[in-house]
Amino acid sequence: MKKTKDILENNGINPSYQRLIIYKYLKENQIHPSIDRIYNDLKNTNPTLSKTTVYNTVKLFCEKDLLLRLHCDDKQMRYDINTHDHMHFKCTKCGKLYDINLENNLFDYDYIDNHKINYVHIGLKGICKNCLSDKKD
Amino acid sequence: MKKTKDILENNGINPSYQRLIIYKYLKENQIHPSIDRIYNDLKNTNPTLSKTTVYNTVKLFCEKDLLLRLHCDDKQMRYDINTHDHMHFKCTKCGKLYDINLENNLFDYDYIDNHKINYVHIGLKGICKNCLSDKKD
DNA sequence: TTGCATAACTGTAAAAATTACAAAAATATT
DNA sequence: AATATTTTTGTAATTTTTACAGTTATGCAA
Repeated sequence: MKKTKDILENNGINPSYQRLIIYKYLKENQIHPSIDRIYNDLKNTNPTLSKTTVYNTVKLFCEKDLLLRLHCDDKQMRYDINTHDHMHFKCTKCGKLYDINLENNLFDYDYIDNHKINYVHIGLKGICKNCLSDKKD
Repeated sequence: MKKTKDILENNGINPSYQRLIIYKYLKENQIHPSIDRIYNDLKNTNPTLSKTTVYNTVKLFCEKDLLLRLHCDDKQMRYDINTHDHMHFKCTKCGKLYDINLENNLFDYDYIDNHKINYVHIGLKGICKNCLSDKKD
């Protein structure tokens, strides 16, 4: 288990107290949280934390490729610390967001139409298994 | 060539003047425009058009599946009238958004992990061919 | 045609998310 | 210890989107 401090330092990030607790929160709560969610969950134990710091820190993590920006269909941006290849499934009924593993390398193109491909995101939408089993309508 | 009026009516939309010009604009300008772009381009010829009407109309088209909401990495939502299966490629250098055709049916799963799949979006990022050929740095 | 009911449009105001910024606090350096 | 640099904080400003209420347009019956 790598130390959070080392992870940040290896990625060129000065491991301040706020950066450490935010990174740890993201690792321990892989729920694709929004800024607001991160802020509200952390301010209980860290009353002096500022929402601007959360914005700044999350932006920094994204720039260093430690964190991924996730567009749900919500208004708020959400963030994903899971760095393994995976897809996202959003239930259009209950709104829950699921991680789906990418077994086979569906996408290992280096180039498509002469564009260099660096990153692929696959987003799925539909009705999740829980909503399907609720045969209430 | 189908008449815009018929397309709207066939989808249960009352073809008002504003809805017609907005639909025609989207068909003739497949540039994934934002609300702002649509509004600004149309208000030249339609000075009384309200931005709220653009919001309302675009929302209606999306609900009727005539139009797709597209999350770029910009702040503004963008909209896509191209209803054929295709992917999107965003150049992280110049910011341009390209349509990429989906030749093979990469994704024809009905269910994954017992979730019913209704819609798939594949988003690619990288450096586009134009930026690649600009060997200026 | 006239009057009435419904639908659509408009513009302003409000809400929500994000960014800018400057002062304060913490940390590092000389 | 004094100074310089980095980080954090809180407020204000900006931006996008939504709510809403009044106005205008449209459809329909008498």
